[in-house]
Amino acid sequence: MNNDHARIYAAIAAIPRGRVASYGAIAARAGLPGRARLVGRLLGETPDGMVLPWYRVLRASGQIALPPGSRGFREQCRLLRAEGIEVRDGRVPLSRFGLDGDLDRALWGLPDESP
DNA sequence: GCTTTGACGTATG
DNA sequence: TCATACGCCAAAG
Repeated sequence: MNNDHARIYAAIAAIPRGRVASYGAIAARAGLPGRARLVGRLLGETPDGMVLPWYRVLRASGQIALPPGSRGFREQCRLLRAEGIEVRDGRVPLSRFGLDGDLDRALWGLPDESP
């Protein structure tokens, strides 16, 4: 477990309940812009015992990244809906549940990264 | 070492 | 909305 991984896990864990974030947003929040794939790969490697709201991570389009119909796909739909997030055709309307822009900063609390 | 393979993203048409 | 192209880079073989 290196530092990048730790920051990514932290970013995922920071997604508020009832909201979702994209892989790219997670990577950026972890200080790794442009490395969305790393986030995806990490989730794929995440052990079963790991407690993380992995299901709150979606593609930038709002689509669930897992293969439709797969076990994980159904599980993700179930967990998302359990939080009141609307899932239709394997997709979530980011316009209402996504973290972006001001809401992003408000919820994740990063005014301007003042060093 | 080199190549392939992704739970991805942005740009373009 | 769909397709294609390109960028990204850690593992697996």
